[in-house]
Amino acid sequence: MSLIKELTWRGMIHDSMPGVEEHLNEAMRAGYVGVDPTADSLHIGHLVSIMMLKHMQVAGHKPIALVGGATGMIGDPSGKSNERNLLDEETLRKNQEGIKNQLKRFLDFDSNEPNVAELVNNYDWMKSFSFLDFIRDVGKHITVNYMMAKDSVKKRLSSESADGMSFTEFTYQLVQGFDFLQLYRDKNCTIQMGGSDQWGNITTGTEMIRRIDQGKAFAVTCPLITKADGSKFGKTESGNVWLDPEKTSPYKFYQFWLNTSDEDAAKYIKIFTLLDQKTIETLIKEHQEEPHLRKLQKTLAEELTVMVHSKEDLDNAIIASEVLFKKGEEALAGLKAMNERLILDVFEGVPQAEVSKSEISNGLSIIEALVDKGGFLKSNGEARRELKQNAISVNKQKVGEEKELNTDDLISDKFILLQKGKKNYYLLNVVD
RNA sequence: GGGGAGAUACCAAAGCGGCCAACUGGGGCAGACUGUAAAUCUGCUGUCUUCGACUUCGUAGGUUCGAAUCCUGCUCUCCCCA
Repeated sequence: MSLIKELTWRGMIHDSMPGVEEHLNEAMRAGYVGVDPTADSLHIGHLVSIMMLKHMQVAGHKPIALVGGATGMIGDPSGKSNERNLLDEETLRKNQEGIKNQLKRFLDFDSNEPNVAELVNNYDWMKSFSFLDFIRDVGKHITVNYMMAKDSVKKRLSSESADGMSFTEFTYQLVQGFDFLQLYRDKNCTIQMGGSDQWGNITTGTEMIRRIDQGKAFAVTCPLITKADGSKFGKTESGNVWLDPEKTSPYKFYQFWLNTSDEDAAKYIKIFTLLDQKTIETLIKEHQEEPHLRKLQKTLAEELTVMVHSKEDLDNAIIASEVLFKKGEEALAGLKAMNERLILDVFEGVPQAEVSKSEISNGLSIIEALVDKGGFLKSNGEARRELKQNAISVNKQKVGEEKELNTDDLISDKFILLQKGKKNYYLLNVVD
């Protein structure tokens, strides 16, 4: 199946220039997407771009990831808001390294195949480009009229925008356009891909290639990822979902995908996994018949966790999920199977408190543990109330007011897991 | 500057001498149901040594056997007229 057809059934094409398909069928082509090096890790908002590159490589074409060191310093006006922070070069290099390491999980950067992936940084060719040279060699060929016609610019010039747009931002499309020209010349790169908000910037590039080098290049954009409920994709209460396990634990990563709504899951599974059309269609059908099994979400979460992290991380995430969301014996068994590191990982961010081992071995009343020792609940009255309402669990087992903690309740010889209701966890850390 | 209204728990809003720890709605928390969803239903939502006691209704006093409720000073908010 051709690349364009592949991307089309996956719902990953928002717009494309006529003739791309033939162009791609003729020979091996090189295509690129830009990535902002604003952090030393990618987050799941970048995944669509990565998947587009991945599909390129799978289809036998050459993917190029362009780290926007230079463009990241300017800020894209088609984004919403304000001017962007300027990054210094040291941070830039560090971020670039982090990003490359993550891209390696998806793309082949090391083989001897002709379509091996490459990583470039536009800072490398922009940094020594003098202003004078730039306006003469690049600026000369693009009219301001052309630049002003872009939606991204128009929007910023209109009265809705309070801040106006700086000249720096205005030139953004020239810089991004020049990247394309540079890659066209240097690596015979003829395709640029990106989110649909990038269409204007990309076409400035194809325009430059046409006017300056009389070349032919193409733009392909994918729809911006949305969520059925209208909230922003890729964010949780605690912020971005990162690919870096230090920033977002594999468990949380797994959970993020598992919690996808039915509607979104069908869409996402096409975009974010490499499963073939038949498999996905079967899954969607099964899901419609038995939605409560949530096969789509499970498959989505599993595929992505393995792809971004590892099989082992997935297994741990599943164990952890069982502990947190199953009841009774099953959960207890899972809890016992968790090692110290996994426990700390899963319960990262839940309130913790320390108690001495002697207090536990002497027997500690549940009320005292919740209020005086743990400080998890405000008052004894509240603790009593919750206990009466059957809301308190110790190690996933519901307990009553008469419960006393003792050494039998220790997990990994170190923890006691207290819980109010389904979602509120408290970890008692037992120290000598 | 003159006149009027008001200040109640997380928010909104009842109560106007004892039956008020304070109606009701929202929010929050929990329980049931469920798909770690949505909806729905139920309970809880001042503190404590919890079948009882204690401290709360802007703030400080006063009247009274008894005050969120009546009186006085103070602080703040809103409205109307200049």
